[in-house]
Amino acid sequence: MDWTAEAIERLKALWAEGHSTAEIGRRMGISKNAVVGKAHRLNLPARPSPIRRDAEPRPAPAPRAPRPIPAARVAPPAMLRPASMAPQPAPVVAVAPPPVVRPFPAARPRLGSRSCCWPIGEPGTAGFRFCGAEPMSGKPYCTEHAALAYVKPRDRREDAA
DNA sequence: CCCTGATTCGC
DNA sequence: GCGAATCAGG
Repeated sequence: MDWTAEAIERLKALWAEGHSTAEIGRRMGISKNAVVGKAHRLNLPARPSPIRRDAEPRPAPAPRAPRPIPAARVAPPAMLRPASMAPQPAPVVAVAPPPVVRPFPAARPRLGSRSCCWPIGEPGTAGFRFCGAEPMSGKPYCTEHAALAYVKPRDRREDAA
């Protein structure tokens, strides 16, 4: 972010108008962290923060996990990487247990996971699965299947029973 | 889990 | 100085 005088003015203006940091970020095309960080440095009047940090100065618990190296997060998947680029086998701390193969591993998305649970195919037969697409917010089905799942009472008369 | 703002700290 | 990561509360 290039904090030109104009950008700073805009930030101050939006801040003064009481927009949330995320909203300001959206309007300015930057992250809310950039907004809050800059506002903080500019000593803009703090907003009512949902957090108290004064109370207990975090006794002991925060060992603050070392941040992962940035490059590690953007490294291409191993499948797409030439063997010659293969990273050194990092010291393995824990070995993942071998995957358990079940008849229908994907049949039941874990409760609490977010994927469309509209059934596809015949239950009990091979190939049966759930849709699994991104569900609508607050609904168990994707937009497509929510349209099928949620029928207005008015519209249900005709085909009911 | 979505949101919020605040702080830290590698860059 | 910057802002992602993190924290912490709703």
